[in-house]
Amino acid sequence: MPKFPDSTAIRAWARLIRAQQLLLERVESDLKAAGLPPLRWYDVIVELHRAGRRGLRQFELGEAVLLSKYNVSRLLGRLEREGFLARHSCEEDGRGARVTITEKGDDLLKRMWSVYGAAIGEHFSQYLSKAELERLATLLGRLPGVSR
Amino acid sequence: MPKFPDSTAIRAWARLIRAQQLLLERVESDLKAAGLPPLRWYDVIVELHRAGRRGLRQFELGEAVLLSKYNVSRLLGRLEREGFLARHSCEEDGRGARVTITEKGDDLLKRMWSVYGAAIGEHFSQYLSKAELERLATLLGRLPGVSR
DNA sequence: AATATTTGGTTGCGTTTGCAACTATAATTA
DNA sequence: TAATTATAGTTGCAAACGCAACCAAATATT
Repeated sequence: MPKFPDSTAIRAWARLIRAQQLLLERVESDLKAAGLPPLRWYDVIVELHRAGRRGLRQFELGEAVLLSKYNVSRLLGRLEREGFLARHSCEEDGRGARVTITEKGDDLLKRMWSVYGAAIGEHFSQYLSKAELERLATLLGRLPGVSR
Repeated sequence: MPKFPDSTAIRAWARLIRAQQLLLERVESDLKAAGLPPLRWYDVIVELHRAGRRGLRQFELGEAVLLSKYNVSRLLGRLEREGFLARHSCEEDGRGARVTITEKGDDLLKRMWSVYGAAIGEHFSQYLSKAELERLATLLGRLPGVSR
């Protein structure tokens, strides 16, 4: 049974929450300033890009990006409407859909990454050395579900 | 000029984002399961509690919990409607409001902390030693705006 | 002092989110 | 094989959020 957090734990927790909130806000703001869609869109298309021609089932996508199925459903609707991905009905499972990235999606991926990557550098990684980044990643990897 | 993130930086970034998403989801879920309001409510009332009898101006609250002014305005509306805080018109600034916590708010604070604290222990701090928690807090504290 | 600018706070509107209910297919059990 | 249960995905509704426009008081400018 885990013990109730002491002041050290609370301090670490507070910083984790706050860091993430600040960072996301800054990165989203950079994307918006560049006329690009929100981070969530990037998460989805980068997964699809990695998945290649075979694409992904919607529920796999949902697990990968930590989104509930109804949110996946609607987010994909928007992305599809804009032409960044395609939904195919699935042969091996009559209920399911298979989702693949389009050329236009690949292009968006590139354009987003140039801004997103720069934002990570500017707001995050420039403040830590390589060794520190590695330590941070190791620490966070100890939490269940973080490293996949 | 910050350099574009290398694979080490990206890895640390990805884990930070993912950790926070997983943790918040789990904690929120615990709160909901206990019939309690969302974390944001806790953030607000804990700030008010700390502020004591004098309370806080709305914009101060907004800075403390990283919420835009219109979101503060409406969140406080909900909390006020439920009786967890009171808004007084401000003497030293005729535009402003001053917000203080109520008894009922203090009570909610206690009830939420018993669940919230336990959730931090269960989902987060039990996986790291005290030294590791300190290291994590130190690393995150290097990012601008995180330690206040 | 009159005017312009900034700041604190609220609100209307469109978009996004969460929940619960729903359809349809697949897998399980009898 | 018929009946049950579980899984994939969608959708209606209500609550929450982002944006831009707004009001009112304070501060700065002339």
